Amino acid sequence: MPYDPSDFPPFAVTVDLVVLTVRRHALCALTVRRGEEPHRGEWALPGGFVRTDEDLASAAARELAEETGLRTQDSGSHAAAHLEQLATYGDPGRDPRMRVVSVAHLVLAPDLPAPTPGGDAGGAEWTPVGRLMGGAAEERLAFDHARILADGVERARSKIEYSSLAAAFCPPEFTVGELRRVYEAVWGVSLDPRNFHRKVTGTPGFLVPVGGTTTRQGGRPAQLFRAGGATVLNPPMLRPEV
Amino acid sequence: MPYDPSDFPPFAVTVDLVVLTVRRHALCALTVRRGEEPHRGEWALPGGFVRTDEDLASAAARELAEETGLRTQDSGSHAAAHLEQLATYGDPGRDPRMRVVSVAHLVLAPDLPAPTPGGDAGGAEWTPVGRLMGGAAEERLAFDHARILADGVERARSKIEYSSLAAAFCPPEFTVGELRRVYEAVWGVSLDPRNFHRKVTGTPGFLVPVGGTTTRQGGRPAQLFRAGGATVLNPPMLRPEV
DNA sequence: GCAAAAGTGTTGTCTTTACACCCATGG
DNA sequence: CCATGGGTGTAAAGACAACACTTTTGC
Repeated sequence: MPYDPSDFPPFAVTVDLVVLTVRRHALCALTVRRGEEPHRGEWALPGGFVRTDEDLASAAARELAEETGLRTQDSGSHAAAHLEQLATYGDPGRDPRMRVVSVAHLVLAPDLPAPTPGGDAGGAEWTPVGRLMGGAAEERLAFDHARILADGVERARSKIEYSSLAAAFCPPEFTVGELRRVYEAVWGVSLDPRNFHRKVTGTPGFLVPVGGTTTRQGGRPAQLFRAGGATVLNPPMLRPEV
Repeated sequence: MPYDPSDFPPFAVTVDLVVLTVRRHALCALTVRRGEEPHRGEWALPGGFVRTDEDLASAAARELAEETGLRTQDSGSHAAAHLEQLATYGDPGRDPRMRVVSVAHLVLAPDLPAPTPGGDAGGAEWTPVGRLMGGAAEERLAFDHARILADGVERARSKIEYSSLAAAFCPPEFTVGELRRVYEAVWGVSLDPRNFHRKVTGTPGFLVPVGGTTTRQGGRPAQLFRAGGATVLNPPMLRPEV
């Protein structure tokens, strides 16, 4: 069908962020209190409008930095957060004010030593995803953000099966046990520490020993590793049925 | 950052379609000749503007029907094509006319008995993806469509590993050998027919025997199956290295 | 009979699992 | 000493790859 390019229906385009981390053995998502209508006072995912001169990934990285201070590139001692596009949500009526298409992005971040996520958006908080997705109406997210969050969590859960992405939840240097606790928190299961150790250390390029040891978990000192170049885990880590 | 909702930068939103099928042992994509500038006369992916009152999946299904006649719901004797969102492309400058955000969708369709894909968009054709992605400048796609196609092909290749999606390339009733030839075409490998047979028939819920047999491939008659309810294949089908 | 494709059996190898067991530290 | 977590050994069960072999059709 021929069209007049000057006659296209105008849309607003936003980026929404599903920012996940593992804190105290629980998978948590970053949420903000909405300061205006609609849904004033409710929890929502951070996000904002895409500017005319930036691409989608840049808009997501900018919003992430503005609201949390997290970077997607290594900056000094901080590990880089992982950012990837998740999916796009564009139902008419998902925002009552206008036609909005939102390109959701998924961010996996290490637990911050200084955990205050509040950037300029005041009330940002880490909330365990079990509470947000569990059902208490109290903590339901605004707009279609519960759906977006669920899609992001499912993506994270399935992607750590066959990639080294779980390391994005860890500090730059981490132990095998810390990595295992990430898997346990994200999947909500217990894994055998012995078999897990063999699996991750036995996959070439997955973990690179960095030399030192640490005892920050108690017990016998554990070797420190950083993530290796291998991004694909084959055969994959098997997610237990239960 | 507070904003004035009436002051958002306007975008055009389109859907682009990566429509894949398997014809004569080759993975093929649907391409159309552009009838206008820019890139007039070059190959491109089918697509079009999202209307103000439809959601993204509906827009993709509408464009698909307009350009190919394919349906995403079963209609009589035709198998339904599979449609899913792929990714969103929004670099400034990807379309020189204006700021366009394109939500690409992936469609997996059976090889049509009446293969004329031409809907109202005249020049639609099936082209082997090897030719489109191989490199001959002759057959390069317009805009960033080569990138979108590559992403769609990679999604299809990886998704048939762990899901029953390969059946979307087959007619409603098919044999194990036909399903195997789909895997071989999509992955570009040869698979052992005996082990393949055991794998797919041994996974509960993956294939449902439908009773009859066919001899359309020559040789001993083969049992007919349709896709079972199981959408997840665990353990996955292993894609050979070579 | 012969070619072609479907389907079954078998065997060696690799992976996963479950669990016994030892190691190195803090308190 | 003991609790805590780190790490190695080992054997049974399962999955996969390779391939010999039988079955059922069309010609």
